Amino acid sequence: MTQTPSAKPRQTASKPASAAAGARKAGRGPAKTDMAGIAAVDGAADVEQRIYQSVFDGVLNQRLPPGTKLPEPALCALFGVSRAVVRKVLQRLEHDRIVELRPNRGAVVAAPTPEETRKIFEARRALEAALVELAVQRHSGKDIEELHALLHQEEEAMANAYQPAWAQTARNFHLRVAALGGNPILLAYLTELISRCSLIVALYEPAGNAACEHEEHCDIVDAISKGDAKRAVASMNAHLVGLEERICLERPSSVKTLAQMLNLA
Amino acid sequence: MTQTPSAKPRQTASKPASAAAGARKAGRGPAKTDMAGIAAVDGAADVEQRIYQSVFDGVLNQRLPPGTKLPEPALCALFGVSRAVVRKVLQRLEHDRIVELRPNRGAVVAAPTPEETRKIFEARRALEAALVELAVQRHSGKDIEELHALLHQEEEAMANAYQPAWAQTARNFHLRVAALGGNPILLAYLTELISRCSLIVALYEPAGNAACEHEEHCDIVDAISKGDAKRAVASMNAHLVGLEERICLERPSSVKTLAQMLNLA
DNA sequence: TTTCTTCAAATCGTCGACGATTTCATGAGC
DNA sequence: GCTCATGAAATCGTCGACGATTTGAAGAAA
Repeated sequence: MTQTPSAKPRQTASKPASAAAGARKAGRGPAKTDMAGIAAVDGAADVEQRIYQSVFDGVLNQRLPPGTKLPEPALCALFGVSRAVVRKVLQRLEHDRIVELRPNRGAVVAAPTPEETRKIFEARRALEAALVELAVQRHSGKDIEELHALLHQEEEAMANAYQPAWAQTARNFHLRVAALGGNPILLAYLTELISRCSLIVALYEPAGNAACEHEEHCDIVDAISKGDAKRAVASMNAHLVGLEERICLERPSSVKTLAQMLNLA
Repeated sequence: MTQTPSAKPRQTASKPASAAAGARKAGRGPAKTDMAGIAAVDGAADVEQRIYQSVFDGVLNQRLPPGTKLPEPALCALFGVSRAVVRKVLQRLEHDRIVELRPNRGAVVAAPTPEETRKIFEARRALEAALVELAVQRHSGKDIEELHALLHQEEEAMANAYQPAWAQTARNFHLRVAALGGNPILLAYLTELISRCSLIVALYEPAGNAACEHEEHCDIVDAISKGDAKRAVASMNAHLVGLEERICLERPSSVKTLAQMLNLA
């Protein structure tokens, strides 16, 4: 459903391991942790990636609000693997700041503070500015065509008005622009930050005023295609500042925060 | 000896686990992997951190050239822990790009290619430029004093002419400047990149013309203290470009590369 | 009723072991 | 002499189990 934040070439062979894979019993027992709807797909693909993606998507889609506990035994049962595998995935999720690993107390879905949110956006602006500047230098004509195709895709997603799908295309756009910069390291860092931003945006559900975001995207592409580095950077910056402001305004109230408080012990 | 690249609060209690800690027998057996001198210190501190630091220092000090195999059983024996612990540390080292983890084929010390090296420096320039700009905005008088203290420390290290110590102070300087930017996320990314740069610099042993580096550091501090963002960024950029050029020039020959080729199968 | 103590259930950290894959040396064949 | 098949040793991936810590609730005392 969503792209892979930190893909890794694994080939974990041996063992059938497809025993209690698609478990997910409807009436969950005495366990307090509400993790319904995690094990969505059960293809024959890589198990680790499937666990990672399931948690990631769960957080993104609000099924796993911040503070939700992710006990190792429960994940083991859901995916039919041993704790060693689950533990590895949790460590990866922790590194990407999607869950928090408290020693001897288990893993919970991360809950970014307002202060953290501000720093994340500040870092993202710095990285995207640097990458856009590189993109202006290095882009080719074919790249611009591909960006236009993406913008067209955005328009279609906008018409459908299904928020998650739109958010996905927007994320794609930013990543594609960043890729033009031609620096895999900066791109990896930005991928991480965009994931965290998506998580935050999902939390504060911005009710999607996608129209103006789309126009800003168009403006950025225009500046890049004309080789105007200064305008491209300024446009990107304004775009990101706007995104952050829209979130911060929605922050104080919102029923979601209450929902989390009911959810965490 | 060196600072901690990615510190984590762990408290791994239980079990004495201080059995064969300070092993390191002199005459190494039939094993081909040369890992002499890894387990340097054996304090009662955190075991994971000790393993991480030992490998890190070993790579930095050329005792572990790129391509050196790091078999899990060997590390287990050296530090007196089980493979679960070693495996966790290796995963962390892989994420920080210090070792490469090939599935079913073990871990080896990472060998950055020239292309990677270029990208690392490019990313570092971007991050340090952004952070210096923030530092100019946010620094206080006390910060400048501390930087001056660091510069004085550099002069002393320069007099002693012991390369590793000097490199350590230089790394400290960059990190302190970056810390003034007040963004923990960008700081963490930069810390990672500076570690990787240090590894590369160690490989190509730049014979330390520390004098001019020191003067460039002074110039950067001067620009920051005067609130001149443009000059601070330009100075930092020039400094980093100089550092990279000095390395690239030394790259082609150097006896070290031959040594690695003998080491790897 | 409230608060503190005590205890059992849940969960985590670490360990040793088994099967699978890779690697390396030995020896046959050309 | 060189190349390729064969087998054993080394190493990795995964699993289940044990002890330690935390958690949450039941019960006693104020």
